Amino acid sequence: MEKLQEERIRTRNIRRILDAATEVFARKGFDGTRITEIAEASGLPKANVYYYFGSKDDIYRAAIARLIQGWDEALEEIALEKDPAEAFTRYVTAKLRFSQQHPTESRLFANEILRGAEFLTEQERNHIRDVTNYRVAVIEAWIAAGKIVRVDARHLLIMLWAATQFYADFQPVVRDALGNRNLEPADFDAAARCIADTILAGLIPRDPEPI
Amino acid sequence: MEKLQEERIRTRNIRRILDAATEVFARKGFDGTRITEIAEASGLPKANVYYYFGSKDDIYRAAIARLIQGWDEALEEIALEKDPAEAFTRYVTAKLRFSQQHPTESRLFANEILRGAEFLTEQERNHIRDVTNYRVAVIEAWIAAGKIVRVDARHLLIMLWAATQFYADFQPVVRDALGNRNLEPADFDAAARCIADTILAGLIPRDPEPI
DNA sequence: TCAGAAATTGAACTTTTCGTCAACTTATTC
DNA sequence: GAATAAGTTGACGAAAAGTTCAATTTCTGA
Repeated sequence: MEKLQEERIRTRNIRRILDAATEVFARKGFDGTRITEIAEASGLPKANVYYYFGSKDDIYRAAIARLIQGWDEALEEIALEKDPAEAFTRYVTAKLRFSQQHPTESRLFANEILRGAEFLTEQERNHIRDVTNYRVAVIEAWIAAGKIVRVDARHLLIMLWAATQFYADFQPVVRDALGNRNLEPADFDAAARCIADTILAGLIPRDPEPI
Repeated sequence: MEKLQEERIRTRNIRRILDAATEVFARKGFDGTRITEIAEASGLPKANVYYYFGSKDDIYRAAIARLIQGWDEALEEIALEKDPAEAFTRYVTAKLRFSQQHPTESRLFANEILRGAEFLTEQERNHIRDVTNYRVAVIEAWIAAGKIVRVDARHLLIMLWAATQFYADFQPVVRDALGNRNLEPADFDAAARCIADTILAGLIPRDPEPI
């Protein structure tokens, strides 16, 4: 078997399996997921899934690893060494766009955290920490420079993350809160505006302190 | 069997089972939960659990129903017909306190939403909607009265809910973001202050518009 | 104290599902 | 085009977990 072709079949099937697995794991959780369902969703017979992955755990781990990778790439476009107002706006907008375009991955991640993040490797968690620490440093530099008001940088980041994550993970609640209809791109725009405007208004120093 | 005593045994055992079930469901999700584990956690043999509940579904439904009830009671202490600043601060503080004291219930709810809220009854969802609508009306009244700046009330509520919910449901992430230690009450205080201060600063009108 | 209701429980039954395997087909290399 | 490697797949075994049952004990009202 020629290398390239071999890789093509392998790669394609593994991708199919992980796509299907991500969707099912996100919807039903680890224990709720049946290998049969992954197999059906990927268009392969169950035994073929086991040809590529040794166990359900293996599939799950691989899906999580791929998720982190994609997540990261999506967030890399956000450079925080800019004007705070623009940076926060872009951050919120990008995160909501990711939530909108990849709700499945986002929910899979949420599921994994609810499980206690048991399957995240030390490396993956370190990576998340590093990304956070970098942003904390940036925010604290902004505070030191007087560009934004004094604020707990870590809790601020958590607040931003939470506000954006919510739209992907808790769609049934969001739908109900907005009036029981499907979420449109306009809703994500409105959310981005509301979050960015409200938080920014609180962060930008107001020189003449009123009352 | 005397009525009161009978009720006492029933009530006590049902409570034991639901307490245990809530804990296990929250930690492992619906499909990850084993009846045996609920039985062990509640100190009753498995067959006895089935004496009180017909099926796993029944136990889950009952746990969710009880959760909504408790949730509501916790939120009722928050009367929004007050000064906006005080109301929002109290809301955030109360919600974080609830997250802190009942992380299990909170995670169970999150789990249920991630599953697509399939087990929430129409009645329960209507109730959530009503509560939201009431608050939306209050916020819009405040806007009309010029007490806070113009803002999308529904997205504002979602943002508040999201920010507070996050601390209960995503503790592993919060821990990592705060520096890999267990969460202390002081962390919840800091979170409450950060959320309330930042959002309030953005909501309270500044009379002389700077720049 | 006794009859009947409520509660308890070990053991078995049934279904589901993970994972395996051996036979078979397709692809690749020489 | 033969040999070997890669990929496919239906059927099955073993284990796990939900649910039932019948026998027994405890409780309650009269």
